Amino acid sequence: MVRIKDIAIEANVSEGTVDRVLHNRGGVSKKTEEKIKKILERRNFSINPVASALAMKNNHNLAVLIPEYNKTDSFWKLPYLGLLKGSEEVKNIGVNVTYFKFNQYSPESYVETFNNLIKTKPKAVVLVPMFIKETHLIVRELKKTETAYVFLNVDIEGVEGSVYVGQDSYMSGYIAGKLMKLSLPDGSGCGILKTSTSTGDNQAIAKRIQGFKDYYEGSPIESVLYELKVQSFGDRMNLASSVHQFLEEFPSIKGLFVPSSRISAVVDVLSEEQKKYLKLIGFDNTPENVACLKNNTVLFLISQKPFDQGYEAVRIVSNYLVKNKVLNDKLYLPIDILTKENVDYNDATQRMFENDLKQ
Amino acid sequence: MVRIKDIAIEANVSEGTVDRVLHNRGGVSKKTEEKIKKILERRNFSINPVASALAMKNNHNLAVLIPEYNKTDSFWKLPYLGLLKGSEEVKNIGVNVTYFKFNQYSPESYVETFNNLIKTKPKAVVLVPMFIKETHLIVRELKKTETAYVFLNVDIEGVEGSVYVGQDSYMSGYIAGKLMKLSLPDGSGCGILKTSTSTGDNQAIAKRIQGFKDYYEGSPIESVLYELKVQSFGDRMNLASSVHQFLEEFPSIKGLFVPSSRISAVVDVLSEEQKKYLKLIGFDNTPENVACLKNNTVLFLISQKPFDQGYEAVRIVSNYLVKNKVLNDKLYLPIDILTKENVDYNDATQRMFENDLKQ
DNA sequence: TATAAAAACGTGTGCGCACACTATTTTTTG
DNA sequence: CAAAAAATAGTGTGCGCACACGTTTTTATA
Repeated sequence: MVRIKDIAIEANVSEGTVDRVLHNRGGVSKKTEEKIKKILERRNFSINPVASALAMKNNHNLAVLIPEYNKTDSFWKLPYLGLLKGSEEVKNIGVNVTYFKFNQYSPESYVETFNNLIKTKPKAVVLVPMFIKETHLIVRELKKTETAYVFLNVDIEGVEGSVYVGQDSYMSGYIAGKLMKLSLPDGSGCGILKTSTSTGDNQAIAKRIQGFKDYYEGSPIESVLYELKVQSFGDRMNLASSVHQFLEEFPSIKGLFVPSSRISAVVDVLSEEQKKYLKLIGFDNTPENVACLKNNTVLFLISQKPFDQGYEAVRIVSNYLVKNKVLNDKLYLPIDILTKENVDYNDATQRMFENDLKQ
Repeated sequence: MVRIKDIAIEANVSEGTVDRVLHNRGGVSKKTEEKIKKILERRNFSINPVASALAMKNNHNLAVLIPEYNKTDSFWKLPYLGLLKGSEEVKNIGVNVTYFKFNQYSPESYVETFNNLIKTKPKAVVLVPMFIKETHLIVRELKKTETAYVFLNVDIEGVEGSVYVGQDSYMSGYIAGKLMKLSLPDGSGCGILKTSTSTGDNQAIAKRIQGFKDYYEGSPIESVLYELKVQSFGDRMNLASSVHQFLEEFPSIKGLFVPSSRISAVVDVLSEEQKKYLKLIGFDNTPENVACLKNNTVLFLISQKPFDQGYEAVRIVSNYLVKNKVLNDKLYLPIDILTKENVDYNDATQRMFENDLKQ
């Protein structure tokens, strides 16, 4: 391992001079600069990143604003775990991550938590922009304080210069459409189950439906789509009667598309007979949904890779802080197609990390 | 950031004592040990890996033994890029990676390159065990010198205590079977195209075929599989005549499964008519194959995630060297289902890295 | 030529930790 | 109870680099 010191000795100068050359600090005569550069080249020198990181006392602080999770509503657990894993890694390069959690149903909680966050004067922020109006206020504040920020999982349109890490919702719906059409015999009908109330201002579900429909319309083979608007996936009785009535009314339906993460609730109200002949496609690798994959009631799940979203978000922001790598405006994560057979492999990373945590 | 010094001050002891507790060096009284441990816990202390790496003068050297690649046969480029990306990251924790490339068609080259490698006395080795017999010799040498090792991409059975990073070939074939059956009308036939000469002693392709067949046999709906053994995917004329004869002989065939990475060669010899009615499923996201996905001639590709394989291999070995994390025996990477629509998203990481390299 | 100003270069300290070495306290033994 | 031995605790140095500051050399100015 060649050190700065070695270069300095060979060039008959001090370490400081080599340092100045390495960092283009100026104050070195043309002649010695050339001499040093040649030696650097010849000895194939590269800065020891470990020592460099230590000396620079990199203490970038990064704040995360994310919905809290609990047993009944565990969606935000996986992004959180991914963020944690990312945080652990970027410690190596001197980045410190702090978490601020808000109630995903309350805009007030969102804003209040952000106010607490901004008091800590972070260098950058990763946030889930659940509410459009409030997010515009927040972004204004972030710009004023020149704090870098990245949207996680939820994208808000019309925010200039914003960076997004998450899924391309439209395309994921489009792919769901392709898989559905592939799985159904020609001429079959297909139902789309949506809910009237959707959390926050998130428009992901609408985009998925749009993608799904667009694939169907663009496809050469004729087939019909039917839509059912259910009140809530939480109300089991109500859901059951709606779905059964829907399926009776349109007996050509051989497939159901559930563009939210609640397809397991739908499975829950189907008869054994219906589970057999219906092809089901849904979203998100929640434990309940994965169970449905495994018992063959659900054919495909499209995964948002929530764990990876958190992980990548922390990493790209850290690389921006530490290495000045540019923040691209969109980082679309892979659109994972999950089946009974591959789901365990595709979840392996996050499972390994969870196991590590327990120890 | 809590430092050892902070802990020492709070516990009213010296840094040396805290150090002894942290590393179980002994020589600390029960009482102070308990006191310090409590404080460590409460302050949520963790060793600063950067400073630690520097102080330990961590110069773990890691050697990689991998086939070389060129324009015509670029498969090994992606694992290599993944290894490079991993190498860059683990620099931060004091791991130095060196590459040794061999000719994938020559066992002699394999062994000779290894001999050069082992002279550098690496602490651990990542290798692609292309040849069974030679690998046994290599493993014996590695065990003798107590060098940790990890198999990349290719798994050799019957090597005790070996660690593998790659795909579960059987399951990937199984999933291909599922997708194929889903895509074909009931009662259609399906062809499997294999080659008689396969590189090295790699049995991945055989396992994929086995998985594919097993799905077909386990599936309730009746359908027939036909196999065609072609001489070589490189010989275009020969391939063309074999395939055409095959398809004429078995007109019920509506789908082709190509368990190697050369499905683009098959597309190349099909007529426009055949491209229309045949459903094609193959392996690996080579540029040629991806092009076939995009022009709708290939329906699905199963990706081995070669880039990720390299990346993960370097990381797990480094974590073993630096943090003493155990090496699990198998690290099966996600089985990615690629379609025209999602392929760009799923390749994004490696593309980003390639762009970074060019700058 | 003397002197100030600017350019070029050298020196020293600290980042947080690992580890060897030295100093102190406690326990054992005759 | 004193001396020796053992257990426990403190101190100091260096890892390779970044950066502030001090020193010497060169160039510009009167």
